[in-house]
Amino acid sequence: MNKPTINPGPVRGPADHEVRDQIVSAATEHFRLYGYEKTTVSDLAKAIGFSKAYIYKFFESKQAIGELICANCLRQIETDIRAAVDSADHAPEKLRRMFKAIVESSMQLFSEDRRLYDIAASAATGQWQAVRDYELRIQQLLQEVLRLGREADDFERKTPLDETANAIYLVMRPYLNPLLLQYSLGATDDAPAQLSSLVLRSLSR
Amino acid sequence: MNKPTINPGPVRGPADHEVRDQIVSAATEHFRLYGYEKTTVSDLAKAIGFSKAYIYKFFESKQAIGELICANCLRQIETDIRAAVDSADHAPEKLRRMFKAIVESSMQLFSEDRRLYDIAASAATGQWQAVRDYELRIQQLLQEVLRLGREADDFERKTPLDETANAIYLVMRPYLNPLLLQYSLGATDDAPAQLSSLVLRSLSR
DNA sequence: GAAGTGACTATATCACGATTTAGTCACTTG
DNA sequence: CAAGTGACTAAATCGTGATATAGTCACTTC
Repeated sequence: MNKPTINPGPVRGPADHEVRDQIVSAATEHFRLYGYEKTTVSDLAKAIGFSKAYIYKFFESKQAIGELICANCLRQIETDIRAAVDSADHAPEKLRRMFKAIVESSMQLFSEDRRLYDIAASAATGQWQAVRDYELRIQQLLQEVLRLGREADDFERKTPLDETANAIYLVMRPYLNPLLLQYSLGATDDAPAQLSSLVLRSLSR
Repeated sequence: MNKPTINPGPVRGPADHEVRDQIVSAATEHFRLYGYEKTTVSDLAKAIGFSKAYIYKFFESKQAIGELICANCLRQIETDIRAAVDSADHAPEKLRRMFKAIVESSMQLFSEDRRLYDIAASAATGQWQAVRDYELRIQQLLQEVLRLGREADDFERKTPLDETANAIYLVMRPYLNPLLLQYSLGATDDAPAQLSSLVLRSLSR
């Protein structure tokens, strides 16, 4: 159904074009209202008043459109997370809030905007590039927080930074990946608090 | 398809009966060879030379048979894990080996015995009692190791024991639950090592 | 050459009748 | 009463032909 994105491929057609934007906003609306699967490319064409064939002048496939919308969603979550991190002064609290924001923001997408969550789920099962990029950026953010904490002498410095980052990332993953999230919650809802405490204990000097 | 087991229910028919055992071993074989879904209750009946109706004198439902087989599988994994824990002298190493055994033993079920894994997956999606029991027993084992480590002065004692246990359990969960496992691996295969190191750091005094 | 499309194909999805399957029950047999 | 079953039903599953959909291409228009 969904192919893993190997080569993101050069954007088809003019990268900056009014019609491209129209497609994107029509897709966002339709995906949000009816879901990714239920929306046909013809629907999108009809919505913007062009033929279906024309859409393929701008996007390689329906999935390519989905990936873009999905990437936007994930970027929104990422923005929330970054805001949460920025809202704290010190690394330990940054980490706590990061964890909390991950769960809350993902859960919001999951529960409030079920239809959009569907895309993210498709993306995750199909290993779309957008998800990999997102996970990578979160990993980098995490590393940044860790570095900050080490510089401020809040965190231990013996363990190699990238090993620490990777391990903590593994702890976070079940709450980041939309597919895993639905299983991860339900277990207990103060998981993020307990886990960030554990992680912080592991970072203490 | 699968109903969450609310009431495990009293065993139907005589609890200790030759035919019950026959059913169980026939089911084990069939599920292993053809999978849970593909095996019909009539198949089992044919295999033991009785009518289908007779099977229902011993089991409430097909799922009840599945749960039993699944419980056996999980108990096997649990045995492996306990063996791994027992093979080490001190709590920290016990914890390391526990983590490793969880992943390895679950993975073995996953890859070697794909058909049986299917049951476990059905069980996990359907929230069968067997899985909940299994998870509970692992949690208890974990708590036991932690208690041991605290007594031997290997682990910190400030954090409440059950909070620590729960948090660590949350870290382990993605590798315990067969459904989560398939997503959790593929990320990196030295996840167990990295995670147990992190956990141990969090336990250090 | 840029903007745009109708008509086409191969594949995926759907609707729906035919078949299986889980599960029950009244009944037989010794 | 214990051991056992054929015949039944409701619900799930399957097979299949009909429909819908993703994606392409030759073509037109300006």
